[in-house]
Amino acid sequence: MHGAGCCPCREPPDRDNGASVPEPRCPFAGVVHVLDQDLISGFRAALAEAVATAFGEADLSALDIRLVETPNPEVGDLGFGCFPLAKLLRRSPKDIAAALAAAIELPAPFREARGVGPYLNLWLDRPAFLAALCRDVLDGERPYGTRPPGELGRIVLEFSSPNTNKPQHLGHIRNNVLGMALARLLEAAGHEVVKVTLVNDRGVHICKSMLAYQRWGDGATPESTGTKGDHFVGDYYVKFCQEAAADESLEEQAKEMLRRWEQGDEEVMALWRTMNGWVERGFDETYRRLGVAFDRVYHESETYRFGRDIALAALGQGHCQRLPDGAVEIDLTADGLDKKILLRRDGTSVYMTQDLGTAVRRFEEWQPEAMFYVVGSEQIYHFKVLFLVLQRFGYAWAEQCRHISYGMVHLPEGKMKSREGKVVDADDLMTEVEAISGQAIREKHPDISADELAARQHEIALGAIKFFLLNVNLEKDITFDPAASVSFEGDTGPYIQYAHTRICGILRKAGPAAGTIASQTRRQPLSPLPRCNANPPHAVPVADFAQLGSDDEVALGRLLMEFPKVVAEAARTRNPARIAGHVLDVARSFTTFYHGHPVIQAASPGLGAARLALCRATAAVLKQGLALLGIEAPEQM
RNA sequence: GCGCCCGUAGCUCAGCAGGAUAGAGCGGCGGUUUCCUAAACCGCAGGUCAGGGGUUCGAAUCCUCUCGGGCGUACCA
Repeated sequence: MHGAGCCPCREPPDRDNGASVPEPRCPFAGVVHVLDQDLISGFRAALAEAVATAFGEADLSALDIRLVETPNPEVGDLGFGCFPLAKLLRRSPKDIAAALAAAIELPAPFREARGVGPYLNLWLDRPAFLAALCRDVLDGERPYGTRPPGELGRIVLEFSSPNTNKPQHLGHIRNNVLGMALARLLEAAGHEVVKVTLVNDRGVHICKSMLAYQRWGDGATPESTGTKGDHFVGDYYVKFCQEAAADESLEEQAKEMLRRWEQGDEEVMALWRTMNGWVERGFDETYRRLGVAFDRVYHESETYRFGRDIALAALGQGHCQRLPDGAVEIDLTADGLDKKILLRRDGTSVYMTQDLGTAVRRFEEWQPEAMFYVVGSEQIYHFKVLFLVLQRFGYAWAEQCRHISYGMVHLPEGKMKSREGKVVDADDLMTEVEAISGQAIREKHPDISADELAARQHEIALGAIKFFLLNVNLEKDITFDPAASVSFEGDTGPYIQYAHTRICGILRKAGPAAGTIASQTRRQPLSPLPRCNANPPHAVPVADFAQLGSDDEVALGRLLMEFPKVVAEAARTRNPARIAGHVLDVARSFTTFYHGHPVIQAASPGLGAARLALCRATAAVLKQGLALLGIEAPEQM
């Protein structure tokens, strides 16, 4: 029951126990030139004419036109609810839908419109629709669903920000995985993203590991004990906490060591450098396995002094007050927050101080359009204060800062507690899930090479772990379910990967050129029927989209069509779960199609070739969607 | 006390800039393999969307109150 300060940092102490800022520029401000948009603009024009014909002139420019999925294919392929028109035209939506159905003249690839209750439902020329879709996905100028890089502003994205006194656990994995996914997502939306982290490498918690090592380490090293550096150091942290429960003087000794550290005591500094080196090398290994990388690594040991200077300068400018005991405080009560200490009475820095320094340095270094912090929801208040203090200090860019908060990960039996070793260790989890996937692979491929097995089991295991964490909305806490997190069935990463491998299997069998789209058909939006054919080289059947158009194929096509919109929306709301859900829908829709419709053995070569194009388009979306989540799409499982 | 978040099927979660009978997965029950990998597919059962008020033609979705749960409210991080 030693107070809360056992491990101070970006990651909150191991205890016992915003949003109105202006958005950065809209990630999809420009026209997304894909089928989805073509359909809407085509429909909008036709709608305007039909309204004029049936009801006289009306201004529809403010109307947000959305074409929605119908409850079932019998009532149409897409639906338009006439509710917003009802107000404008002062008629019932039902009457409007009926009148418009009679008056509207739709462009390709629409085929027909009918009033179904308050909805104006649309039937597609399915072959034309699917052909145009495949062309968009397979023959676009850039990866489907992404915007040109650098089209939008630069964003500095902080995530991970570990303590160097212990190894990372499942909670850190959620942070790391979210950070990487957000980086990919923002990049896909056209931002330039600078991935940064802040290593919390100084403070009393670090000294605790050091003290324990000094007393009980006996000269051991990670090498001599064959222990990964971060685990090695973490063991001494746990040791300290155990011993401190019986010996109260240890806490005081840790504080004394911190004072010596701040004075630059050579012996302490040397030990600190050695032990931090061990930890960081251990982290590098974990990051490598997780697929995490940074463009710039900040260390708190470098930035905390800078924060102190900023606080003192602000004091000089009257932004804060010096208390009688010498501490420096800022009063935020006028803005509905509390008072906040920025420098302790002994002049040392607190958590807030170093974050001020880090933020200012970071902004000067990158001149970004926005700075995002991926940090757990328990620090919402901290960031509220941080941003407000920056603003008070005159940094106008403070309003471009955003805390991307997310819920905690806890165990079925409660919170994870590093001090008590009650954690799901990151490295252990990866190893365990890899073993499980490896076993499944060996059953299917007894003769697989060791290298191939290692690569595949890793991709699948990480797919399972990452998807498990990303398929939940940010704000929700996650209860770690050991069985569900290592499961490869149902709504999981491997389920999606599997769908992808099935397509790869078909494409392998069909040959390299099968299902590709000839480039001469590029982008003549909705040109009448599919001159869009499979690539000519020898003997590859020409895709005959005219034979395509089952309910399953259209349902799949509609999901593929929505992908760019989903990417933009996910980036705008900074919500990787949106991508996860959609990719899952695509995978499910594909497997349904796949089971009901033979591709290679299709009724005719032309139909088979058209289905191959659809398969290829699906694979592209699955792979791209998974990539945004930081998940690999293996070709075989 | 005050602030923020969460409360949807037995379990884990989608859906929430209001709109067509509330969707998945797991678990349960019943089917599918001479056919492109069954890590799959199909079907059945299962919900007064925590509860009360309100706004609206229409509310799981917006407002308000209540009840549960979590987090925060340090000269810890």
